[in-house]
Amino acid sequence: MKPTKRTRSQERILALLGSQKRSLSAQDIYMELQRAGDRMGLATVYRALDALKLEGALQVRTLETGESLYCSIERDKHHFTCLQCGVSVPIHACPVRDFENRLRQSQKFKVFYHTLEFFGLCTNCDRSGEG
Amino acid sequence: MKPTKRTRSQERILALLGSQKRSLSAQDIYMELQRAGDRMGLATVYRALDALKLEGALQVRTLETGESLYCSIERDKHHFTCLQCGVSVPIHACPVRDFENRLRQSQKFKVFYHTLEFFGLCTNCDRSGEG
DNA sequence: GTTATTGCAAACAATTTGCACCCAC
DNA sequence: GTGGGTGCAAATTGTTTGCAATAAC
Repeated sequence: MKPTKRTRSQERILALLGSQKRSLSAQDIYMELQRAGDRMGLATVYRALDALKLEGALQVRTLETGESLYCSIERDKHHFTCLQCGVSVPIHACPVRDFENRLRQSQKFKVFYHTLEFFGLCTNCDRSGEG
Repeated sequence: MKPTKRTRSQERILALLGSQKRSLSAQDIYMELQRAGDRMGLATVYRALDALKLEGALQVRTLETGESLYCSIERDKHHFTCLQCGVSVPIHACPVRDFENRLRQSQKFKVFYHTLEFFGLCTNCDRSGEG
C-alpha cells in the first residue's frame, strides 16, 4: 500500500464509511455529509472516492444502473441480485477467499478485493413472470 | 426458464453474441449490426438486451464506468481489473461453481449466473504509482 | 384490424471536467 | 507566495422513455 497522504475530505469520507454498515453511493455520501453539517461538494466526493479506491482503502460495487456503491475494504459480503426488481440480498459466505490468496501469491496482480454477485430472479419475480 | 417468445431483434442480437468470443456493450452491438447491414435502433438494442437478460439468455457485467457488457450465458469467465488503467485480464478458473449449485438447491433464488471480479493494480500501474 | 415492436429524439442520471478561488504549508 | 484541494456549473456518457409509424398475426 502506497505511503498514504490523505486530504481532509478523504478522511471524512473514510470515517463516514467506517461508521456505516451499508454500502453508500457517492450521492448518499454527499447527502449524508450534508446532513451532518459537514458540507462537501459532490465533485470532491467523487475525487476523494477515486483516490481512496486507487490506494485500496475502500471497495466498490457497481450496480447495473451504473451507480457505484462504496464501503470500507474490510467487508467481504456478496449478493444475490434480482434482475427484475433489483432487490439485493446479502450472502454471508465467501467461496473465493482461498482462490484470491493463491492469485495474490502468483505476484501477477496486486489484489485489493473482489466482487462476487449472483444474478437471476427472486422467488417473487419468478412467480409473477410465469403468466 | 419461461416459455420463450422472442422478437426478431432479440434473435438477431442473440445470434451476434453467440458468434463472438468477446463481450459486447450495447453500443458495440448496435455498431456491429450496422456494419452487417442489419440496421437496428439503439433503443431497440437496449430493449432487446433487457428482455433477454430477464429470461436468463445472456450474461451482464457492468464496468465501473457504468457501461454494461453482454455475452451469451454459457461463458464462465472472470476477470482481474486494474482500478487505475482499467485493463481487464480474464481468469480461466471458477472457484464458485460448487457454491452456486448449492445456492441453487436452496430454492431461495432462481440463479442464472454469477459475476466474479478481482480489483487492484496491475504490475505496471503498481510500479508507476510508487513515486 | 388489433397489438406488440420499432425508430427517433428528447429526457435522464451518474459521473467527470474546466476553472477560479482558497487554504495549508 | 505557491501548489494542491475545493466548489460550482457545464459538459459528457450510457441508458431510458414518449410517441408516432410500422410490422406481425
